[in-house]
Amino acid sequence: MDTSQPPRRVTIIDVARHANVSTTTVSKVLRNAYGASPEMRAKVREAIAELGYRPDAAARGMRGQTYTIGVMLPTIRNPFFADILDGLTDRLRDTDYQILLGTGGDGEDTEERMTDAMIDRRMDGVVLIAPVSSRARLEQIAGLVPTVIVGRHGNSPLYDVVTDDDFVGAALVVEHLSALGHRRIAHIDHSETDPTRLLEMPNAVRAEGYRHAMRAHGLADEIDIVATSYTQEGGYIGAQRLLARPRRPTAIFAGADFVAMGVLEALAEAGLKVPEDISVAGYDNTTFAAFAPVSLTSVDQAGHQIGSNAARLLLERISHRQAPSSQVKLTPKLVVRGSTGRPSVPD
Amino acid sequence: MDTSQPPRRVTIIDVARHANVSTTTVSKVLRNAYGASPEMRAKVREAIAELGYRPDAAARGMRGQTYTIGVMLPTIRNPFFADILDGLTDRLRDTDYQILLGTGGDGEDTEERMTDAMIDRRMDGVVLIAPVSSRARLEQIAGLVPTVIVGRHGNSPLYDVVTDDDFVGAALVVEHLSALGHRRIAHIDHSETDPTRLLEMPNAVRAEGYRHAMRAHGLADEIDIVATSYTQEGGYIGAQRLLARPRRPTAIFAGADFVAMGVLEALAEAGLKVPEDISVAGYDNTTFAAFAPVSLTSVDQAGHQIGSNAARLLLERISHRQAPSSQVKLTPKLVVRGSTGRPSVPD
DNA sequence: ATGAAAGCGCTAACAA
DNA sequence: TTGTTAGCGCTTTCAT
Repeated sequence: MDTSQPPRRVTIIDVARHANVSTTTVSKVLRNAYGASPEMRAKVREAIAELGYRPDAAARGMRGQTYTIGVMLPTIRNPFFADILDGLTDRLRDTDYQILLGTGGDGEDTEERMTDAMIDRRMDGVVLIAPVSSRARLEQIAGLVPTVIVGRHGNSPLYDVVTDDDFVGAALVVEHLSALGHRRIAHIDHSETDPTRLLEMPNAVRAEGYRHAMRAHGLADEIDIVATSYTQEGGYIGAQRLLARPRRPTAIFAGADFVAMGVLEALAEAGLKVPEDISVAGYDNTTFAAFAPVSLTSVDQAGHQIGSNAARLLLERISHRQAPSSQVKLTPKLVVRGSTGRPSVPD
Repeated sequence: MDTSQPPRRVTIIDVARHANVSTTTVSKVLRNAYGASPEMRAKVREAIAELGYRPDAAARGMRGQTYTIGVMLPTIRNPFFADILDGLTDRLRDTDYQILLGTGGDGEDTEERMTDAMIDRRMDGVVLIAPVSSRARLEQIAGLVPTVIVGRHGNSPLYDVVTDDDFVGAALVVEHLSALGHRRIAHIDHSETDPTRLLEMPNAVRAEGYRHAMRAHGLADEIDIVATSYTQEGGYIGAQRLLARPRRPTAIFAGADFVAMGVLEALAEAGLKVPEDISVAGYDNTTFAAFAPVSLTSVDQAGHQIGSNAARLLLERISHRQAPSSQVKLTPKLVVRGSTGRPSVPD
């Protein structure tokens, strides 16, 4: 028979007793709140250290804050999200807030489960990265907990938004390719039909930026978008379709580095050389793009800055729930590498 | 002046009133606990649905469980961890448990902050992936919360362990390269000095497996380990050092696909062709290894299985805290791809 | 099978 | 400035 009791955790009462003060005083010290003399603070801190006390975040949450920030991302597979997370982490490192991550998958239902879970756990704020949920749902969440939306366009008075200018980013790619002499520049997009998402999701904005830039460069007739999905497989399939065109493109602009991976795979399979036979560009400037043997021209979104801005906005919103919402839009820049070059057969 | 109140959340009391039952009964229904008639259950469920009630996880945690599982991983940058996470997620999907992730970084201090945070939030259980903390610390954690350690060798009566046989995995690589005719097979390891970790960390076990296999194949004199770090940069630097050897290796076995990325980068820079001039093998069989233009021979650890086993063990431990601890060791398999071939200059 | 009441560890309102 | 006390929303005794 096992009689070993799981040792009871040290509570605020133990600390108060040990320091000969009230729990209120201990609580004030914990929160750096007003109303405790320096001597009291010292005594309490000593007791805390001696007893190895740690406040119970769940219990704190019952009355005050949980000191927990929830970050939802679609998947941990995309290394670009790691950059954003680093930015968030760096900005929150010296605060009392703790970041916990949750994956939202790519459906409204799985996102709902995750965001509900964060709310149920009384998180003090949430950062939602590229969420696919409806506007209404996002506003519902924002009504319940301070919320910052990252990587999804469209404003709301209820939440703050941090985006990178996807419209401009796509234009940068088209401009670059056009300057190299390309005319038949195709684009691989993530298939989307929902009207709100068609306006707000980054992929849709990139596609729109592509269209606009093509027209601006007198290439309206060459606009060629294949809508598959923002995955490696989507890129693979998309490239295969493009290669089957009677007049096949001389350059492929994939909506994400991930997608470009699939494109490169398909091209390798077809025996085509990059960039000699065909140019390829991606988006996100992930480590994969920078990897020398790949050397993918890509659009850099400064994920770290996106993250630190999101953290800043969230902290502001937590302290001023009713403040007007703000939108931060960052400017992307093109990173030219070896995967793009002049078209072999001039058009 | 903003008079809009944040709408009070529906509580168990509201549900009880709405259904004309006691809160106790509602609680029983929530937990599928014994002691509520079918009619009661139906009534309560109806009230829950009508009011859109969701139990407050933080409050539940005060007395019972939080239905939260914490998963700590060193970084979200390594795609291999995503496989493990998928395994965990799949196994927990149909339970009431919710997974929240935390990054532990690569230091004992940052891991401590993260694990403390999970404990403070009263998580029902934690899965620690490749933790670097001391044995004592791991056992301390396990004493406070049901714990499963993944990817770190060494048993403890206090926690369960899931590993893949790194010793065998390393041997598979050496065998393969040796069979191809290689003799000068070098290995890039993560530098480690702590004696416990030297026994328990996967990289150390892989290095040991490499040494053992080299000796077993009569290549004791060719054992050549460069200790840098398990990062892309570590691979890059390690490869540069190996290339500077008077008799340089004909094959490099990198301790992780990530490391192999750096190796390939260095080789490309040095103008060496893979596998014609030099063979390269990795570990983890990530999507990167499978990527056709890279086509990296690698060791598959079946991350999904690792994850689902970890979830299973954790659920068992949560329901039987005092049960003897168990260790699951999975067997790796080699995936041969284009990055390994016969040495050009026979030894 | 059902319900009343205590209490988990903390913070906020109030008193001294 | 300091302490006392009443909850936060649940689950868990313990009656009935």
